[in-house]
Amino acid sequence: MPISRKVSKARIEQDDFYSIPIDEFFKSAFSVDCVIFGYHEKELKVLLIQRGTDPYENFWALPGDLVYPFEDLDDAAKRILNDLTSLSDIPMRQVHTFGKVNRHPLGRVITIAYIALVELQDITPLPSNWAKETKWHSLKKIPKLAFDHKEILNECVKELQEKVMSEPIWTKVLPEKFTLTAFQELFETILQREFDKGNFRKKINGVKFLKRLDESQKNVRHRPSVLYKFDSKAFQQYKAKGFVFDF
Amino acid sequence: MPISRKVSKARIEQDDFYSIPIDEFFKSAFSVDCVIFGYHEKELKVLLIQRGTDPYENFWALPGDLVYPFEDLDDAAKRILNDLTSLSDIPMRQVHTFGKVNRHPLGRVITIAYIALVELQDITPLPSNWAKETKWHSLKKIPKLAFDHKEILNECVKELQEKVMSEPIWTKVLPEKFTLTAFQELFETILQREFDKGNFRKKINGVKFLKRLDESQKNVRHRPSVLYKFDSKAFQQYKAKGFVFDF
DNA sequence: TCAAAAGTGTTATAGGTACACCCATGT
DNA sequence: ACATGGGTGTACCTATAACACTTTTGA
Repeated sequence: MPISRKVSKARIEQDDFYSIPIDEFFKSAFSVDCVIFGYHEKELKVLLIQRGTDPYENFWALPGDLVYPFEDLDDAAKRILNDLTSLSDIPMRQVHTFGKVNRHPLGRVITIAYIALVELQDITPLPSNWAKETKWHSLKKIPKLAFDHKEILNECVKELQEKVMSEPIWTKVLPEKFTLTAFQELFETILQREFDKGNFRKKINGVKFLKRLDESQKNVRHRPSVLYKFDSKAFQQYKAKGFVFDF
Repeated sequence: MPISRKVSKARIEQDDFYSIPIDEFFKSAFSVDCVIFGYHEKELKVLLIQRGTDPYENFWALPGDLVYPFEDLDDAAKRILNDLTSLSDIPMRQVHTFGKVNRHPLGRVITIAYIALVELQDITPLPSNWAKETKWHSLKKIPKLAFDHKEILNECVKELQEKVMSEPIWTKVLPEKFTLTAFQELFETILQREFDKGNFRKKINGVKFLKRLDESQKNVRHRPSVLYKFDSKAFQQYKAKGFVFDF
């Protein structure tokens, strides 16, 4: 869809905006920064890139990019994820927009932060055109980050902890058929607390969108665990009523 | 702080960005739209303006404006609130950023939505340079709105309902000394449900940041109600522990 | 038969729900 | 004395936490 920029500016100029020429308003850019959390066996990590260009050359940073003029914000987030991981079916969730005037040394750039949660093991991070290196970092050992990315990361960790209680953001991290122990460990890792096995299972059994299957683990050297699967249709009804886990 | 635009563009151009000239990225603008909720005696309203210029001339819309090149997002939200209501000490909370490519007919403009909650009675909405008229609208009778403002409003209502449980966003809506009945009615109105008086009070009394005073209502034709006040210092400790009301 | 993890059952306590009832004031 | 809302108490029931115990498998 072509934008008639001339018409637009002529019209908006009528408003005058305290005498700042309208052109000054149309010199900004926006970027999307992605906080991609990777989970595998009780370990939670985040994907960082090492910047290959100024500003902040060689600093570690969140993967992000300017949004194309014809690109929706959500699409930009998906593109960045896909560039780095080749994953394309992961829902990304918008968290917050950071817009301090001086946050970017090269101009007025506000950035919209997104989060995603993926299975660490499935992914070999790809090099990208803006990154020297791409690497998983434990959340306990985060290096100094470029821009205001430390602040963004902190916000996003909080948001991950909240979202995991109310949205099935965790489905891409577990196999289609999973054990309740794996499910419990996932929540314990993200929320940084422990649950009593028995009480945790009681709660799960009260929730209809986690369906017990007639199938068990095989070749384990202990009593095989019954497998469960996520029923997204059943979940919709829960969501409509404002469901949140109450662990 | 002056920005060296020339340097910035020269540098970023090295990255090439799939051969789209960097200038194209710096032709966007962003706006802030404010959803100002007004509460008074069991009534929840929202402040809308009637647009005085194209696009969407004469349509009702959320008050909003482009963000100045040297203005922080939060400050822009405060400015808009202040223009319309003369209020300046109301905290505004960022909710979500809306960025569909075609959402603004005159160019690429993404908008960041903010909410605030104010006492309806205190305010005579002021005319502003972008509004023909400014008026409180009941949430039950919202006219057709400009742009994607209906979607924004819906999101913000949900967010108001969530935020009121975890943040003292309601303090500006009650007098400094208030009755528990007034407090209960406020929550009932915002959350659209009713509470049992006795049980509601038991919960309040378990919460230390709502302090009972040695003072009562005067000149009421029924048993005078004891007054309470909000202790923001005590609240900080609750907040640090992730407090939310569990009504 | 042993180790390891799955899975179930029990009990004491806390907290929620739904009421009924009493209280203080102005008219 | 009565209307009006403020304020309290109780009894039932359900949810929760902490813990012990039983079960099933491979080695």
